[in-house]
Amino acid sequence: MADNRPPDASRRSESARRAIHDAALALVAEVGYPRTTIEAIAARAGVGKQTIYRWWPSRAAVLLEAFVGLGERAAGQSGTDGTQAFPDTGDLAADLKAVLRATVDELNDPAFEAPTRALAAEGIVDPRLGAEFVQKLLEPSLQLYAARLRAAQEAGQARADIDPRTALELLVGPLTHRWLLRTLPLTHEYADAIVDHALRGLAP
Amino acid sequence: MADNRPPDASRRSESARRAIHDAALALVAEVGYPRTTIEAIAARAGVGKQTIYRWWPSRAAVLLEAFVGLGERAAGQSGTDGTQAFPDTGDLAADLKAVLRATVDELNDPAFEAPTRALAAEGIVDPRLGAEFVQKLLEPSLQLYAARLRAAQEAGQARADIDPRTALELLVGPLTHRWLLRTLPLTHEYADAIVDHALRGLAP
DNA sequence: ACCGGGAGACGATACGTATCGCCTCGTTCC
DNA sequence: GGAACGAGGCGATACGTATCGTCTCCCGGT
Repeated sequence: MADNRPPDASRRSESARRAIHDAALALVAEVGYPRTTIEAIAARAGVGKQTIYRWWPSRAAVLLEAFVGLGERAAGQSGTDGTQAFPDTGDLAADLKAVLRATVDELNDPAFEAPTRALAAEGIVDPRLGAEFVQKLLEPSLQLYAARLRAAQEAGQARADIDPRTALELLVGPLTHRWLLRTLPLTHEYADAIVDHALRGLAP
Repeated sequence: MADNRPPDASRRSESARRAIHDAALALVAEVGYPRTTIEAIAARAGVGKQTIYRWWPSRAAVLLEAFVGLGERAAGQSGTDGTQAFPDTGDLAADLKAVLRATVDELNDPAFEAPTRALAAEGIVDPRLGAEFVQKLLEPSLQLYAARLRAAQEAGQARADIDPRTALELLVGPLTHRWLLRTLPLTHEYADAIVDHALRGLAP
C-alpha cells in the first residue's frame, strides 16, 4: 500500500538533504541531466532511494531545490541582504546594458547552462514545476527590473504610460528567446542592441 | 551486430511512414508526450518497432517530422505557393498586431500547444533536435517578419539603421517568453502592447 | 535473391513501492 | 534521573513494471 501519511519534517536529516543536493548538481554537471537518475543521485549521495521519494515529488524538483540553494549561497556571499543589487546610476540605458550583459555571461557559463536548460525544459512541459521554476528562480530577478523601470519612470527616463511588467519583458524576452532556441549566439553586442532598440523604438 | 548500412530509401513504405505520423500526433494529443512512447506509436500504427528505429533517430524526431508534415498540409490548403502570406497594408503596426494576435491564438490552441511544447522542451536540451526544430518550424515564420520589416524600412515606416533580425526578435521574444514560461496569460492585448512599445520605444 | 516490413523475444535500465534492520529521538515509568 | 519503550526517518535492497534499443524470424513485394 502507498504510505499517504505526510512525513514528519522535524525529524528530517539535514545531512541527507545536503548530500542529495550536492549529488544532483554534481551529476548534472558530469553526465548531463538525462543520466541524472534518482537511483544515481541516491547512490552518489550514499542515501536510500526512499529518502528521495519521501521528500521530493520528482527528479526535477530535487535539482530545482539544489540549484536554488546554490544561488542562495552565492548571493549570501556577496550581498548582505540576500537580494542582488540592480544598478541605478541615473543612466537607464547603461544600467540595463550592464545587467543584460551579466545575464548573457551567466547564460553562456556551462556550469549554469546545463541545470538551467534542464529545469527550463522540464518546466515547459510540466506546469507545476514550471510555476515553481519561475517563482523561485526567475521572478526575483524580474522584480528587480520592474523596480528599476519604475524608478526610471519617476525620474522621467521612461514613458509613464507603460506597464513596467511589459517593458521588462521587452528586454528579457529577446534574450531568453535566443538562448533557449539557440537561433544565434548570445553576445554583449546583442544585449546592447536590445536595450537601444527597446528604448528608442523601431519607428523612425 | 548493429546494422550500420543505411537502408534503401527508395524501397521505403510510404504507408508505414504516414501511419507512424498519424499515430504519433494522435497519441500526443490523447495521452500527452511522456506516454507517447515508441512502442505505443508502433502498436497504434500497426508497425514493428524496428521500422521506426530504422528511419528515425529518436521519438522527438518522429513527432517533429509528423508535425511539420501537418503544417505543410495545412499551408498547402490555404495558399498556393506553400508559404503563408504576411499582410502588408502599409500600416506596419496594424500588420504586426494582426500576425502576433494570430500567433497568440495558435499558441493558446490546445491542439498545437501539446506537441509544440514537447518539441520545444526537447530541443532546449538536445541541440541537434533544437536546430532542426528551429530550422523546420520556427525559421520560416521568422523570415516573413524579416521581409515585412525590410519593406517597412524601405517605405520609411521603420528606422533604417536597425538589423531586421534583431527587430523581429524584439517582437517575437516577449511573446515566446510568456508562452514558454507561463509567467502571465497570453492575450491579444499583450500582443498589441508589444507592438506599440517596440515601435515607439520605452524612452519618453 | 534481396530487402523492407510486421511481430515480438530479449537484456538492460530506471521507475516507484515495499520491507528489513539500524539509529535517534522524545516520552514514560520506576 | 536514568532505563525501557515506541515512533519514525534512514540506508539498503528486493520486487514488479515499463520502456528502451537490439536482435531474430518469417512474410511479401520487386
